[in-house]
Amino acid sequence: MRSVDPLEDTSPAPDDRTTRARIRDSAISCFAKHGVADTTVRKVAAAADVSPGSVIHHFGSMEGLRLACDQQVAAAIRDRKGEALSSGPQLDMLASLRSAEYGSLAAYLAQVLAEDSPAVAKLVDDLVADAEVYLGQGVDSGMLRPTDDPRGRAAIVALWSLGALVLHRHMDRLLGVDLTNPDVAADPAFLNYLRPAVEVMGTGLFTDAFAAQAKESLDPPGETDQ
Amino acid sequence: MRSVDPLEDTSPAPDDRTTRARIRDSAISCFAKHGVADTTVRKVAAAADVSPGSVIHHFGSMEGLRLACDQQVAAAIRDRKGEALSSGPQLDMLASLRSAEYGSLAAYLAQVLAEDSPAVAKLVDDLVADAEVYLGQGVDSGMLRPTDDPRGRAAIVALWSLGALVLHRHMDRLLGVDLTNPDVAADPAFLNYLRPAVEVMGTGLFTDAFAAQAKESLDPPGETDQ
DNA sequence: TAGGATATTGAACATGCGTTCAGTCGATCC
DNA sequence: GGATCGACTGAACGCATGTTCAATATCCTA
Repeated sequence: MRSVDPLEDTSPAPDDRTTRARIRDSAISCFAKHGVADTTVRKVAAAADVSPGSVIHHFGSMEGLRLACDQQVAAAIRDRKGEALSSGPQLDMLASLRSAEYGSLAAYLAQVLAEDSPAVAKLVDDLVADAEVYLGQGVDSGMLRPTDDPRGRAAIVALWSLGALVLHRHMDRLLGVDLTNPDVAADPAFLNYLRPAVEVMGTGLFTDAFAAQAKESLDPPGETDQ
Repeated sequence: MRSVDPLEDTSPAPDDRTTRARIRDSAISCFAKHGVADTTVRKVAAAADVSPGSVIHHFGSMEGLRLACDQQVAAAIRDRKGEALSSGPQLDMLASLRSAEYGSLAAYLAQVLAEDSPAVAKLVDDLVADAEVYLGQGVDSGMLRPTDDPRGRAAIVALWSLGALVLHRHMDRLLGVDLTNPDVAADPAFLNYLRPAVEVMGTGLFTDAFAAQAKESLDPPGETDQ
């Protein structure tokens, strides 16, 4: 496995990837940097040092290239799934997406998560399913509170975190935290995000009285056996 | 004020908006429906029943049109600010964005919130500032817990909610809740979102012991006067 | 080594985009 | 009535896009 973003690799080691892999990895970086709409076949070709025709030859179309990138990113995340599951709940819920293999992984996700794409939909579904498992492990180990709705909770927590990633520009501007930066965990400013997030995750936002009132308004007594 | 989305207005009442306003409102609906990249001047012109040249005549460029739409949406939200501030904290944090004026408002935001646009940045900054105020009111009224970092908390809560809106497709697929639907509050499935959200906001996710441990790992004793 | 298969190229194509522009029309003013 | 202005049109323009394609290069196998 390469330890830096392929596009930023300046080492003299020969590139042992196939042209196809090189193109695909360059495309991931381009999509991450320019966004989906502004990434053209010519930009990808230039980044991979091939011709536009070669890009189309390998992937059939830009659409095919996008699909291949989605699938590659999903595979990279899947490869780290065991690691996430074995490390249990973390304060930084996006940690497992800061892959050492693709420095652009988080930035790529930030660009594609809101796209209407079956591959991305599957990726998110898998991430939520994984979250449900490791949140369950957290309950078993006494770190997390039990819930009547493990799946709903996992979906909410995962989509909040992923949504924050998609809105990384605003997070950066407001709290000085760049969630697409693979090394954000080493940035002291990261605490600006972690502290309030952990506060909400730790004690909630509502007072006990208001929380009880809110819960009752959603599930009035006598209707608890739905 | 019109009470339905302009594009969906089938009443025979004469349209008293200027052509400029009609075009702008049609554009908001187009951006909401097709996204920013796939909304062309010809689509907007067709929706507004004018020529493409007329669109450009009024707004100078597609970029000018986008800016006008951002500003109009921001104004519509600003108009509802007093209402949000006077109603205090709500279980549904996106309620103030379900404008009766624009059925497409939430869907428009879902499309543009991740765009790199100064107008959108300002809009989000304003929303966070508003959130800080009404969360503060919630603390004063005893509904919400006090915090050492009102601004950080407001940013997190707002960006989580807005992020969930941006990822509305996944939310819909996973929990059957369409957050861009202006009438989602009347949909029984909305509880699928509210229950886990209120649970996390109510009691948090972490157990008391883990929350204390987590807080201490972020702010070790002896370093509390930062 | 020859031949077939595959990879790659750079030019060209077809299409659609945002924008420009000359002309028309209606309203207003002198 | 004529001049001016603003609104609007539809055709055309200049440009960029994704894709196609014929020619060439490279690789692999018998």
